[in-house]
Amino acid sequence: MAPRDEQRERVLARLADHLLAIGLARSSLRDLARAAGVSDRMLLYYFADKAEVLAAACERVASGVAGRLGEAFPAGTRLPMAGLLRGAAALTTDPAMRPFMRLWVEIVAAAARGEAPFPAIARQVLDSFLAWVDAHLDPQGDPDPAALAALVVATIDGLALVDICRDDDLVDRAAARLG
Amino acid sequence: MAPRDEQRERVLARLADHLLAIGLARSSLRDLARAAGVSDRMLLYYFADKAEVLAAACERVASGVAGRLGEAFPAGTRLPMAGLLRGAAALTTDPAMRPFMRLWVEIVAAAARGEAPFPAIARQVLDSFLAWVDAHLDPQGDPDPAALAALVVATIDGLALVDICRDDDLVDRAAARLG
DNA sequence: TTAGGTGTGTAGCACTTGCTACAGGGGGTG
DNA sequence: CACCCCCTGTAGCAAGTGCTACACACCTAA
Repeated sequence: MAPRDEQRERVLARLADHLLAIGLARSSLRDLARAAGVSDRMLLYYFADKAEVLAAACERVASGVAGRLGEAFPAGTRLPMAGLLRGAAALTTDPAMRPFMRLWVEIVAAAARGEAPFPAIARQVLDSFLAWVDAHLDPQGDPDPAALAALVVATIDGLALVDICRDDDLVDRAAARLG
Repeated sequence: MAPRDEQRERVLARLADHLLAIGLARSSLRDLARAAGVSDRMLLYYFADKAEVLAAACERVASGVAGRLGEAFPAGTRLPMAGLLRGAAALTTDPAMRPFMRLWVEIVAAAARGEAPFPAIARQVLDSFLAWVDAHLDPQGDPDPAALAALVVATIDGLALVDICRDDDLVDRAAARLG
């Protein structure tokens, strides 16, 4: 790997942490550069522009989460919808996942207003969620497993959204009613 | 009403339309002023600062949507969860509601990073949703109707979130599997 | 008539934003 | 040695940000 790419990799790990902690909107190029331990001038040497920085960092965050999801649920086993919902809800309402869910909502919000490159990023992250659910969901004869998976993902994301607005235990009680 | 408050009212209606069309992040004070047909100097005469402008405009948007929800479902009738989910999903995936759902996600994203005054706004809008669902939901003996309502709201919001990321009919197919 | 409060336009300040021009260090190759 | 290209720091630009100082017209009350 070229040294430039090595530095990109090193920087990306730090950027991912920073995005999870701070979020998209509060991250200027100078902030990102400071978090990555380089100058803003250098960030724009490793990446073409700010959009590419954010895209790469978001991708990095998403692949980290995908990896954690993969570990949490053993491959090959399939659950019916109710069970998968409960399991996934337990994962995503875990405090450790909260920074990611916040970032995820922010990505979707940016995608909603068409701000490049977020529509593509949001689509990609969502599809990776859908694929994960699809691989662990026993559709039990449903003729449209993809739609069923979408419903699971929507429910999980919706719980995360409500969780952002309320700091009491309402979401936990709602999750207990799944299935 | 003082003339200053009259002007505030006139301006708010235009600001609400602008927010629905453009969104929060792309709205600078000068943009908002232009949309309202006044100077930025005057906006800060009617309102204390930008946060108050946005708070008032968001509140206006939300009360408009609350009104539409109230019209769509007759007061006094209660549906079991499955039926209410289907009805609410039909409402919120309606193209006419899409601008609001996008703005809603943006509000939650701002709330997620703690940016005043959005945590309070998000909480307030969510609670009005919860109250609406609570008033139309037949809990059928569930010991925690509020949690059930939260699950309904979460599912609806989650579908809207997925809808932002995909432009195909996946969400419609998922909504068809509700209940 | 004068004093004072109300409403409004002009101009601009201090700051942040993404991005770039320029110069120079440092190491490999002829 | 000389050359050149990869890397990196300094400085700064043009645009946009929220917000404010100031002046001025207008109306009302003493």
